Amino acid sequence: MEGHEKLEKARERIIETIAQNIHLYGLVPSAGRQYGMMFFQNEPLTLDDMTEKLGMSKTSMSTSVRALSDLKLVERAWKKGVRKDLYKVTDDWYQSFIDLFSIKWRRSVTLHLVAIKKSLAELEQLSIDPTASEELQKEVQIDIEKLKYIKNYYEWLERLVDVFEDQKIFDLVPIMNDSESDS
Amino acid sequence: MEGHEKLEKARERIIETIAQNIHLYGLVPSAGRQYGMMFFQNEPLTLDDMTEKLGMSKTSMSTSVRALSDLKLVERAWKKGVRKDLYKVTDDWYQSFIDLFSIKWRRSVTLHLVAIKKSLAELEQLSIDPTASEELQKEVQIDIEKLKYIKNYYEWLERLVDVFEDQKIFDLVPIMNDSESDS
DNA sequence: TAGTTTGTACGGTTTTTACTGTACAAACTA
DNA sequence: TAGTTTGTACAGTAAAAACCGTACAAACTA
Repeated sequence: MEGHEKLEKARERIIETIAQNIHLYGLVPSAGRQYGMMFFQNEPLTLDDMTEKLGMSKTSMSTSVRALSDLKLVERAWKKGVRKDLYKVTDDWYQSFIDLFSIKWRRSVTLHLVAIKKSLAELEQLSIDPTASEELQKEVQIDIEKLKYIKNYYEWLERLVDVFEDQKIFDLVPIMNDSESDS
Repeated sequence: MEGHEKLEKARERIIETIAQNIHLYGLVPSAGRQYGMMFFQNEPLTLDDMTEKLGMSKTSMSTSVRALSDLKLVERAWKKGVRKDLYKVTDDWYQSFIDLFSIKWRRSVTLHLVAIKKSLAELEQLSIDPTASEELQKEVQIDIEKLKYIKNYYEWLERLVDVFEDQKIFDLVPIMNDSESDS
């Protein structure tokens, strides 16, 4: 096998692995392939570049690069003399992981807490309603306890997201670089 | 509005929120609805119970309850005299979150590390190949650096998963229960 | 043993999602 | 200003996933 082929194969393996795991970011394999391809390019790419490299329509490139941008996996880049939009992969992968939490999980936490507080208020109202039957009262009380539990849980999750966002997670799990024993 | 209706509505809100956010677990809304419904049941349920409550086929219940089980969001339960399989939601939500990492993210980390090590070995081989052109050598060297970087990243992620799995995360982000000022 | 009950594999259908091509608005160029 | 270029909205199509009903194997019952 020729040298360039070997290089290509080594890259392909990584790209395909990314494609098969990108669902953890809520993205589809083709977006992962796009990301992986960009990762190995040393220059920012235009939508037309991507179309050419991946053999997909420009429209698709546009929508998926937007999805990648929303998760801050790729970002806009500039190069003098180029009028087209340029994109490159965000080079801090630790930050990308954190951004996933900041964006997707915090949103989820917020939605849940809103719903829980609303339902909790309604049930607490109901629990002091004298027209409610004894049996209903009991059910309501059980649900209130359940909602209190998951409220605590989501507040914990919120604090967890905070810990990622303000980088405190690196105190507990520090970044360690290989001791590069280069000659 | 009648009491039972109010209770139902308060539950419905929570269930729907879960359904809309369960994609973070790689599951579809209907599985989330199933989970949410089970959450408010105080008894374990059979597949037939679920079919009735959700108006979906037993086959669907079977497959989605398996998906929920795989993520340890629900677990088997036993009740004397009941021959059918019984399921209930895992009541430790913190543990469920941790299990998500243990199962989905660790798997992803492992797959990535395998691929990276393989490609890295190939590229290192290639980098000492005397038949390779100067230009290729340079490209290979760049890729090696990139792979080393993401190798470090996935090793960090692996340690992060460890920290969740062995509960050390609770040192950094402790569980706090509301001071329950019950009379 | 024969007769039930229960869960799931499998094939087919419906629904959803990914992707494409066209058409156009906005931003550049001359 | 008119003429390009570039990104994306939108509608239609292709592909994938969710869901259902049937059929059957495994486990239980009598």
